[in-house]
Amino acid sequence: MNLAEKVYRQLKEDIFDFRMLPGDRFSESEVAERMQASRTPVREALYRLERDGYVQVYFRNGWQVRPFDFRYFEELYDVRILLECEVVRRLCMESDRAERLAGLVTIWCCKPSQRQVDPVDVAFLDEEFHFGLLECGQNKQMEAIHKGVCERLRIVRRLDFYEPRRIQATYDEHSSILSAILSADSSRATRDLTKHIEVSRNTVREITVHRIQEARQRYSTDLSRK
Amino acid sequence: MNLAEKVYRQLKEDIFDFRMLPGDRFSESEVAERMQASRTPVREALYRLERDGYVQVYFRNGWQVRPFDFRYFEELYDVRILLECEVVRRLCMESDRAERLAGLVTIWCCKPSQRQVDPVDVAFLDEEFHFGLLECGQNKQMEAIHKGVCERLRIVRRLDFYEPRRIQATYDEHSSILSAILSADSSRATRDLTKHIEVSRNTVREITVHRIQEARQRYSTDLSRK
DNA sequence: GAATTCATACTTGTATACAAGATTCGTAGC
DNA sequence: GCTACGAATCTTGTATACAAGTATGAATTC
Repeated sequence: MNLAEKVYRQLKEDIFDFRMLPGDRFSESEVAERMQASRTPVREALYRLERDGYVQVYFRNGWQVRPFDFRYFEELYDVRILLECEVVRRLCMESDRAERLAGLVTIWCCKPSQRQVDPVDVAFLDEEFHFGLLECGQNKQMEAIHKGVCERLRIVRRLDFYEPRRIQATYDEHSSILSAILSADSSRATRDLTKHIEVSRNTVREITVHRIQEARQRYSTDLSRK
Repeated sequence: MNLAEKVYRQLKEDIFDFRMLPGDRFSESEVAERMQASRTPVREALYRLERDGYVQVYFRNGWQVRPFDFRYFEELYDVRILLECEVVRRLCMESDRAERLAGLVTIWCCKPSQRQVDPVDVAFLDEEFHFGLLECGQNKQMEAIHKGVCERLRIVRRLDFYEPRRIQATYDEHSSILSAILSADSSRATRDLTKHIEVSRNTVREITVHRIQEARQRYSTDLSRK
């Protein structure tokens, strides 16, 4: 793997785990020293992150971790709803939808109580479900855009805390959506799916500094100790 | 403006004007020499173009202008249809849609014969119309994604040749869509809009090497003469 | 004490040198 | 004639040096 690629992943992890906080300013040489690399691969990584929407560059004046913006996240959630509902609508019209959905069904339509799931893994598993939906569609570009949108939203999902009740609900909702698609009930499927995503969308307004600090401690140690 | 930015724009122009043809292989130093710059800004520009979907890098083995792929373009057109129809649906539900659409109406709802339009500018003008629609929506992220999709499609639009008949049709279709939105006729607006975009979508299958060579001559001189 | 100016340190932007890997083409061996 | 090998050449990947612009803070002036 490239050094630039490594730096890119590490930086993203640092941002996701809130070792680098929204609003933090930093310089290329600072990162380079921490990563034991030169500025060249660091710059490459940073420009990728900028296009991903995670950092901003100021002309000859350093970088900043993109500050949180409710509206930004809400708009992205709306795009997610739009894309996923479109795929669901199309699936409802396809005759081979049962085969295409087979993988998702085996994961989500069993009794939830039979599965042991760590609360911290739920966000990851849930994401897999929605990626899976897009994979069942037949539009690679739509899939790529959806992936990009989810990627940008991942940082807010790191703030979610999943209670057992919510785990159960996630399973229920996913299997309900799948069964609606299987019975070609397009309107029920899209309605349930929209509601399901809106649960996450509504958490965006609840972001607080305290919440971020909490997540920071949950996920990792301090940057200086690393 | 950055040198990297300049190189980026110039390269994109070279690709759009078919001075660099789909499938062409090239190296960083080759571009650097042509642009009178060092490899550093060239690399930055190339990596941006790669993320835009215009070029591909091969590990320590040069670059390539992304070859044409029908399916790729068709899928992007479908995303465009989805996004634009969504905005239109929302507009139909907004009470202040008349004010928001005012700008577009003044451009497109006058008698087409009163306007003199160069056939080569039609693709540009048409794009402006669709950007304008997204601006009327209230989702900046959706707008950005739409812009990115249109950007990727721009290269195929360079192959369109607009006959006068098509210019007239473009005006008719745009004004028809606008009037449908103004009368809150969501289904007519989305149906007309879909048809309108599908006209472009259908041209994708007609791309031939001959067509590309033709466009190349239409747009510009040879790279070596520059 | 407040405003201003200028030097200094710090930032990114760019050029260049070198390292590491891939390809290509000629040559030796059969 | 065909295959295998290897050196030369080309490619990108990375480190480093320098250029250009920005902010900061101390000294100066009022």
